[in-house]
Amino acid sequence: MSPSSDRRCAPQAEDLVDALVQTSFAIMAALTRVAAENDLSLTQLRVLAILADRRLRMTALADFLGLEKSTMSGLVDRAEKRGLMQRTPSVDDGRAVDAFLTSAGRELVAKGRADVALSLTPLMERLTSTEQRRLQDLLERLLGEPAL
Amino acid sequence: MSPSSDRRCAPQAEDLVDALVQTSFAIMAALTRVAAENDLSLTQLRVLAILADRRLRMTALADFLGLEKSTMSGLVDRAEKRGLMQRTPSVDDGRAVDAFLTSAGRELVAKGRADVALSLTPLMERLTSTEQRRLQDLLERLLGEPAL
DNA sequence: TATTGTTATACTCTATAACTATA
DNA sequence: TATAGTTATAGAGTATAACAATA
Repeated sequence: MSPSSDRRCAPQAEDLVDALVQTSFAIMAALTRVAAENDLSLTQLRVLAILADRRLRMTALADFLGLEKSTMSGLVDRAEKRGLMQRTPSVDDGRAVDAFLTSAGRELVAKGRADVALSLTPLMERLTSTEQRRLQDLLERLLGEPAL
Repeated sequence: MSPSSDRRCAPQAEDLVDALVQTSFAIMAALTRVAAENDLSLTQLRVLAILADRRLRMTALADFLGLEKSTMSGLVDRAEKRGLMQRTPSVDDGRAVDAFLTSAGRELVAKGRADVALSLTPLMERLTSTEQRRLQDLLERLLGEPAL
């Protein structure tokens, strides 16, 4: 169990895991705080962000978020009740339903995005512009090849 | 509303925000999956990880996680019921309660940490060793000065 | 009086299973 | 028969408020 015992992975890989995980928790805390300040849960803010520039079927939205379609029904129910989203039957498929933002929803997600950027600025300013670009590049490569 | 309209922040800062947020959601998804594979919620796994090498009072644990103490009571109740944690009255302060892991809890968190590292390895392998070190350094600086 | 923790309550998030309607 | 979505149900996570015990 000692840190110097043999491992499957190189030691510095473990430290990178820790850095990634701790950074992610810090980012999630910031997002959760911004969401709460706008009377949203983190999941609701995420739904609004995904729908900011497109309309999606319930199943596509659920897949995007990694949630069950029944979970999606509840999320959209509550957002619709608050006037942030709407549903319409799909014209292509009588079974399907498209979800999209109302103007109130679009306004809220725009404010949310701006608040998130403001909230993360103090963190990002710990790095120089060059380092910020380098970090962005490394993260994009970690996520997968950027939109080919 | 156009992407090229004037902003408070430099354009590339917005892209770094997106990269940080998207990376964080990807990491959280991996952590949530690992937790679920071990019959834990993400929060439970996090509690176990925090207590892996220390014992903390309920309030300290709640502060660590950014949760209310009443939320902490429920989380510890359920973990205790599963034999992963224990509570004992503090010797220093008759009002306080110390929380700590059982041996089953320590075993589970060790497996969880290993699973997380394995789960993130494919992502990290998209970068060279040098890049991994650079990324780790940048993230640690983003989080704040590393333990002085 | 202030602090530590628990309990009561309510709401959101989440999944599973059963169901309806359409393909 | 298979797919899209909703509803019913249950449990976890979360916060607020009220409470007991201790400092």
